[in-house]
Amino acid sequence: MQIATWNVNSLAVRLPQLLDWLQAHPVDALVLQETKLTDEKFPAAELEAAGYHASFHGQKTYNGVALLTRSAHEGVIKNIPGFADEQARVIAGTVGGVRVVGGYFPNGQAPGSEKFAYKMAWLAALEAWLQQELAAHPKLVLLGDFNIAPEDRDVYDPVAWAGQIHCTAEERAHFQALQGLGLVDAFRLFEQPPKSWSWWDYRNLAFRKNQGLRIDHILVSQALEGQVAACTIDKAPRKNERPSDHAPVVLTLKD
DNA sequence: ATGCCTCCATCGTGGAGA
Repeated sequence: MQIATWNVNSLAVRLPQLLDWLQAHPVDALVLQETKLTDEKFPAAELEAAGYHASFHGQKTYNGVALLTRSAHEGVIKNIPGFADEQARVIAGTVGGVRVVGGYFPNGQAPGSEKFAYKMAWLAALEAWLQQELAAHPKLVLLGDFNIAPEDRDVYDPVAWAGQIHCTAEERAHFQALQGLGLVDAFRLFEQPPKSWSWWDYRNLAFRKNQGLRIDHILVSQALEGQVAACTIDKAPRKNERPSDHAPVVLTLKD
């Protein structure tokens, strides 16, 4: 079973690339972030023609998430129960006995800002909810654009980024709190190439210079850890014309 | 370096992203 995440930065723009990618990588489940589409504009028919069931939770201009699965999924939840949120950032569903929770974590803009406070409150609510989800669904995957670089080795220039957004002690403490729930960073279960990033700024030729951050993650529950066979970042779509600034991350589970 | 790119909303240009 393969489960993947991709921040597409506008599904309206990236749909052709998504369809190409799914044809080459027919993963069992894929969560999308930054679809930037209201639900009536979601390309459900095109994705169904490509062999995917889709659930989606979107809005105009910003945010927006989706869950695509080859077989039907059930138990869909949109956003964090009990956490009032105008922003469409979470979608969860169950497929093949695995609870899949996709998230577009808040950016946070800058430490001390209102958006940073929202990010902290959102993360606390996510953790409280996930504790219940894990109790109900021991086999759980949390994946998406976390907007957190968990360690200095996830940052191309940790000195320049020290204390900056994505790299603050507060954000990293929340990443550790998620690990404290029993979730494991699947990418780090394996030896990985140094300078492995999932996002490269559009500006400053960052991709060409491989100046990026690893902020898109796949965390697996303890009940699934033994089944993890691989976790890789697929840089290929970042080389497309008009690419997303993020690359997909793919988890492979043994049966 | 208040820069760089890309997208959205909108039709000239500002906000946001990370």
